[in-house]
Amino acid sequence: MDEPRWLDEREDRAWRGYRRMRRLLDLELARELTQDAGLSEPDYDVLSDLSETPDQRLRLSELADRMLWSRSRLSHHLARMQQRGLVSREECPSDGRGSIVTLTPAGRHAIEAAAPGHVAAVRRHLIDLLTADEIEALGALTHRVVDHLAGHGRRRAET
Amino acid sequence: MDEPRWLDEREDRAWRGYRRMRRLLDLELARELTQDAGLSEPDYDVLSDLSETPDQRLRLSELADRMLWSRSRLSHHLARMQQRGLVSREECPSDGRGSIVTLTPAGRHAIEAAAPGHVAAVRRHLIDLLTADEIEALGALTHRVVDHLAGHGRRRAET
DNA sequence: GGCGCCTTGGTGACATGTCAACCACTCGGC
DNA sequence: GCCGAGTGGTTGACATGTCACCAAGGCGCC
Repeated sequence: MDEPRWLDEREDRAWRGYRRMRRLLDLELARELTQDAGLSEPDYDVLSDLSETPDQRLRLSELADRMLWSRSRLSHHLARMQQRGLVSREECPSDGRGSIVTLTPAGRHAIEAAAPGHVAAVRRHLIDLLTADEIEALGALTHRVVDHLAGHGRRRAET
Repeated sequence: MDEPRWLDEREDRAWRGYRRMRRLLDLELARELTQDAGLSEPDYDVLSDLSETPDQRLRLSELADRMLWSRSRLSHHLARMQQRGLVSREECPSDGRGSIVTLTPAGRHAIEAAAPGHVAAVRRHLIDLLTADEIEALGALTHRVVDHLAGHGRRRAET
């Protein structure tokens, strides 16, 4: 292998900054979320995705794909959330193998109570610190990377 | 509480893009790293931080602070890495409580073998997809957020 | 010197995520 | 109809991370 192209100073600054931000932002958002709403970030994501769908109900595999979670992870996590009364499972009428997650009233209440504070935290610690141009750039760049990786994953799966 | 300021379309796009990129990038980098070098990302980070210090040796608390890890996590993780012969612990001569992690020859070899491929992956899936302006913007924005959060954490710790 | 009090690192119990194996069901070809 | 391949979801064993607590050593003060 040739001498690798190491990151130059600016690239390194961006890469390290990204990783550090990632970690700190995650810690802080998770901390506020559990403190204010008694939810973990994964909990919030599940409830949020569910509450955004027309019927507050989704096939497990559909939800897993949206969240980029393994089916196994989702199954385990839903079991815990079901235990706490946030979601419930139903049989899928059109496919005997499948099941459907739905938001319980308690789950709906939990996400509605948590959302304003969480969005405010996202603003306070990220969005409101950026200029309009930076928000635009961040949107563009992340979507480009996501498309690249999604295509990459698809190609890898096909072989 | 007043009606919260929800994210507008551009902000939402940036926020969702960021989270999706985060997840996909992480999965892909971790996948390649274990496949090519038999290391997890945390392993790589530990080895990388160690190899960057003058003596390849650090106090545990110093390393934990740099990595933004809890001491407990670091302690557990080092136990596993020590098991595999990648690092070793020594007593700290100047402080009887402390201990010092050092890179073993095997650890040094592992990081040197892994680094070129990992950097190449970071380029392929992120850096090389961005324009110079975007790299600059990403560096600026992440560092601003990191400073904000670091200050925030410090203030919270002081009360 | 001796006494609280802080810091350092380690430990065990527990929460969470991953991986591989499994069962129940669907679907397409015959 | 039914057989074999594939899919959806669950499960258990294990890896990893978190949290609360502990033991030992330093540090300042009297």
